[in-house]
Amino acid sequence: MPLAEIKTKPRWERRKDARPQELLAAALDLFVERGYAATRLDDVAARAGVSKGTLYLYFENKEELFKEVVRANLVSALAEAEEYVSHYTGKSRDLLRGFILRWWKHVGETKLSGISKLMLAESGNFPDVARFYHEEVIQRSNALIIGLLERGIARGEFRPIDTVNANLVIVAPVMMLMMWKHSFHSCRLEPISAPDYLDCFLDVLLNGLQSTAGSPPINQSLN
Amino acid sequence: MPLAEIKTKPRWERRKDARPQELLAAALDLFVERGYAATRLDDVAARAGVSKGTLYLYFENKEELFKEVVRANLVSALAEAEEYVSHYTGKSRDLLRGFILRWWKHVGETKLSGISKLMLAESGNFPDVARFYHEEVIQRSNALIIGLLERGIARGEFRPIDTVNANLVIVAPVMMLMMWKHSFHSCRLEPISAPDYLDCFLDVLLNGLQSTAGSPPINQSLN
DNA sequence: TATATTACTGACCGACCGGTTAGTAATTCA
DNA sequence: TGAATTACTAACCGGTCGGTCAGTAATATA
Repeated sequence: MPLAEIKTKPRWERRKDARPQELLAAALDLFVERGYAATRLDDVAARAGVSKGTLYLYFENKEELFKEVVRANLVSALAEAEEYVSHYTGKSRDLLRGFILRWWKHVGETKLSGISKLMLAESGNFPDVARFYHEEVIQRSNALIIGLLERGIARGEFRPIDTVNANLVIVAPVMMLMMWKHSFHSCRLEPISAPDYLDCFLDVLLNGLQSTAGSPPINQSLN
Repeated sequence: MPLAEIKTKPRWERRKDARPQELLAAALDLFVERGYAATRLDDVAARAGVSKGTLYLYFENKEELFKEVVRANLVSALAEAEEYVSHYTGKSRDLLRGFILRWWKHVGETKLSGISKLMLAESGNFPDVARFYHEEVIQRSNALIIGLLERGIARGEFRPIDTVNANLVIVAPVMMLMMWKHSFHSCRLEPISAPDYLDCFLDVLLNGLQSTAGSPPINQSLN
């Protein structure tokens, strides 16, 4: 047994090409599970089947590793979304619905939602990472949704609402659902049904947005 | 100068009664600024003007300190909110609006919003704290809002919507606003105007909820 | 098969932080 | 005013983790 193994199995292999991908995959898993600060590079390396020293051969430091994870996953997904929206020709109502459901399918219900949650949670403690994420992800997705709302207003399908604030109103419930998925799983909660929740949200939202609906915009101040 | 000071100023004072309050205040500040894990008890003690050892005279450990902060601030605020809602006699529309604006005023725009953000962000890494917070804060506030929606439906003021999901739809934008306040302040963003945002949200929400509005609830699945 | 190259290991460093405790000095009280 | 009490300090401990590097073993080359 040991004899045979010694012949066939070296203690480790040289796999220069495969390592980075495997390390990125392991890093994504652990960042999502534990957050940025609480993820130990020893563990990332171990999950990828190498030692910590190897990780430092391929990535400069923890921050660069994280940025690569974001680039390889979220930034590329965002590019696809931009493609989808810019080529859509139907009703704005359906475009908005389609956009949100696709967003949920590609990010929300996958591990990637954990990255969004992580950034919202920890950006305050890591200003450099925050700036990177804000520029590469948040600004681009905001522009996308605002453009979508403007399209609806221009075509007379949506009421002439404040698009910057409405953007946040739209983003919030989806973000909330993502956060929830990753926040209180230690308590034994029956998980929220994403389809039901999104239906409920879209129902309220599209009723509230559509230009044929009852009352004009309310403008009551906070005092 | 040194002579006089030596006479009048002891190196430290015994102030058994005042310490706990001062430590709680310092802890609240730092938990909000840095989050749970990143807050060092050395710093909490220093901000309260004592040494770390003193902190341990009044609080068992970090977790108990945090729980006391939550009890002294959020749990008490929640009790007031329950009082407000249970005594309200007017229209459900105004009650919901009033509740959200009060929530923003007493929690959202104060430091306390930082605690909500912190829990959403870090509960995954601290299951015991998560359970405590879920039982003492989240469950109670959920019950409050769901009750409020049921009141509106029972009185024919709101459409018969799914109250559990609608609760989340309502909570999400306020939580979002709280998170935003504490998340990307390292980037130079013009801060969101809370009154404008809440108006925009309430506008969409109340239009979407009211029973006189156009279309019936949509029920389209995710596939 | 001998030599050169390099992907990879694992022990180590130093800073950090929650929690402990021996000792000190402010206060109390007889 | 002197002794007893105790609120408070500061040095310390053990475990953790990002990052480093001298050495080793798998592969390439000839």
